[in-house]
Amino acid sequence: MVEDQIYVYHAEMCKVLSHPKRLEAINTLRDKEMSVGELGERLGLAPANLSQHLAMMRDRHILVSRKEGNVVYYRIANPRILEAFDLLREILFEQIRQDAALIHGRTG
Amino acid sequence: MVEDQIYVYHAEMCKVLSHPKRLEAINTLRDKEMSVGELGERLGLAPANLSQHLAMMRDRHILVSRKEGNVVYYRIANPRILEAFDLLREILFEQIRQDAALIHGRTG
DNA sequence: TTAGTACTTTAGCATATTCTGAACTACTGT
DNA sequence: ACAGTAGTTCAGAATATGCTAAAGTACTAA
Repeated sequence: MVEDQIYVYHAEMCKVLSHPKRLEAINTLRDKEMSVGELGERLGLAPANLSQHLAMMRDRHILVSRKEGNVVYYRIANPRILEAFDLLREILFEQIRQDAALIHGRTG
Repeated sequence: MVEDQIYVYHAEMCKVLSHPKRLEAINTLRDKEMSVGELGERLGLAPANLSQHLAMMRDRHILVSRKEGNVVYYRIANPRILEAFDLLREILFEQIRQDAALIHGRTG
């Protein structure tokens, strides 16, 4: 089925978003581009490792890159990805609040 | 940092959403509960395998279950998950349309 | 209590993901 | 041309994930 293929594609996108450092990279690039070097310092990742994460996100059209001299800058390709990022984070916070309320004996 | 822990939690949630059959299960349970047996037929999954996927989603509070006799029914725990599901799918369709337009030489 | 149904759990294998260090490419400045 | 910097790619080892078959649990019905 063609429908199956959509689930596969959807799942692949979620897989890209399923690593804490990739999420942190997306959030860091929210409103500005940044060089690989600076991003590496902020995220505390080795160049090789970060480069792999970035390539993965570029392949999925989550990020785009631009080269200037021998510095490569990455930025968000589609700002709507940030909507998805923010929505899921909001749902998460809501759940954490509810779990905390349960632990502390509140009824919500 | 506490901030790091949020990325880890966010990533774990995305990881749960990063399997086509789990996404299909969520979409199938969109507006109704369903027994494990019926869900298994619809998704074409072996009972043991489906049970593992369902347990994973229940652990993350994406689904909740209810037992009646020896039949177990699952349903969506938090309908907001469907908002996230639908938003990402919409972004995906948009990207697919853009990619297709590129291939067919349109400028969009 | 015995047999059957519905589902879950466990164990183990196959595959995929992540990270590291080393080699490589592309560019800069001398 | 040479050395240095920025980033990428490759090879591998460690770990995680997904699936299957088999065993286990909980309930139903005879």
